[in-house]
Amino acid sequence: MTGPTPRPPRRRDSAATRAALLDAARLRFSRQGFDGTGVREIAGDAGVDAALVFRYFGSKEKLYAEAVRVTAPESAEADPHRPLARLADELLHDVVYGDWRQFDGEHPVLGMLRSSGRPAVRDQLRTQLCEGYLRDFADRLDGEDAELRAELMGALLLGMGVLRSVVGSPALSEAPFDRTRTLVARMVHGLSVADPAPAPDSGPESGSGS
Amino acid sequence: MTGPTPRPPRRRDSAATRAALLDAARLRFSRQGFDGTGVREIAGDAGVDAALVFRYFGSKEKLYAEAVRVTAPESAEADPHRPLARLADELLHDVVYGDWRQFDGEHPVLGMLRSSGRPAVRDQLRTQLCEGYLRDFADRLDGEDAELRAELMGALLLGMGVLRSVVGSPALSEAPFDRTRTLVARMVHGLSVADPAPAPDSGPESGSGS
DNA sequence: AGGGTAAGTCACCGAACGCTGACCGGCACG
DNA sequence: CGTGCCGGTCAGCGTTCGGTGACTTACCCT
Repeated sequence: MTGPTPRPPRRRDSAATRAALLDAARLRFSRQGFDGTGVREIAGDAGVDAALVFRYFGSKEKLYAEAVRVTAPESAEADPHRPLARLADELLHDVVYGDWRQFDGEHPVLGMLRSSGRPAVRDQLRTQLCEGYLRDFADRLDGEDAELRAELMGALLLGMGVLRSVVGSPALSEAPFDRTRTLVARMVHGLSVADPAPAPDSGPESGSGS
Repeated sequence: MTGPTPRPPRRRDSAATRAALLDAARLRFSRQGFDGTGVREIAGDAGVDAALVFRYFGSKEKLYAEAVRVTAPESAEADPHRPLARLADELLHDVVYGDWRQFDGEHPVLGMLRSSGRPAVRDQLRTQLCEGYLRDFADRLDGEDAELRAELMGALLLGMGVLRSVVGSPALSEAPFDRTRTLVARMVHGLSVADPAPAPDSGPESGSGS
């Protein structure tokens, strides 16, 4: 239970060692957050001495930044003309229900939430989310509220990820994917149509924070 | 910049000191997470010695558990018969856009995300979310997917909170409340109606995680 | 006024933290 | 065969951590 790899006595290979450190860091940082993870722990998982972390990455912070940097949202850019509903469906499949075993089973953004007390992590998180995902959403919508609607769709997917992997809420964790998919499509549909549902009658007094 | 209170030499009063420690702990734990906050820091904010933390609360963990425990979701239980759209609207106003100055401006659940690497925090988080909020949603819905739909609505609100306060995404942070409210109502509406939008045509191959 | 008690402080423990520089040893090359 | 280099280890720096127990001090009651 101490390390993920049963440690074959690896040959001398700086590239492989660097990669092993990154793999271990991804798992640990995702699971336990930045502050909850020590460099000795990561190095132990990788089967090397902790000093190598500083030789290869300079500092714990730089190791973190490199470990959680996500490659690219290679989806969402193939065909710039497919409808929003289709985009949401693909992202649901690839992002929320994707294979993120490298990051302990959840999208790295969810792991970053666990370290979002650090300003540097918040910046990286905002950049990856806004420029990596939300902008593609907004480009695909028209109307003056395009960005707001894009962020609402992102909020739904993000919240689903949190409920599923962090909270482990029962229904979302166990429901068949196709059923969830249909319901998500219905919600996203509400962002596309013109005016299906007016504002709820006489809600809480609007426009004032208590 | 060291402490929030300019420290009038408070009189000896165990109840007031306990409360001051709890207030400081709420702010610090919400902002920086459990691991990113030291007991000396909290005690310094409250203007007392760190040893009092252990006298009054026993351990840092117990202080945390008591600090982030939310009183009660006193909304969502007044009238058990109002429709889902109305409930969602109220929660949007009270939870996402509520006054959580005590917790550094965000619902305590969002702060708990920042410490969700600790199993104890995850448990508390799951309990508060599932039993405090999601169950009320599900009770108000009918159909076999009541719980799943309830969690999807919760996911939307939760994701909005994350985007707004953690990520600070531009549109959600600045959009007028009434506009956001209308769009959320549309999305939630999709969870109530019978069959407005079928599943998107030929999405990614369903039922298989790669 | 005097004493008991509780509120608060102080000094300190062992462990873990991020990080550094000196050192060691296997491998490739002349 | 010798030697330089580089991947890796080791010991340890200074600091901070959560937590403990003895001590001091202010307040209340008689």
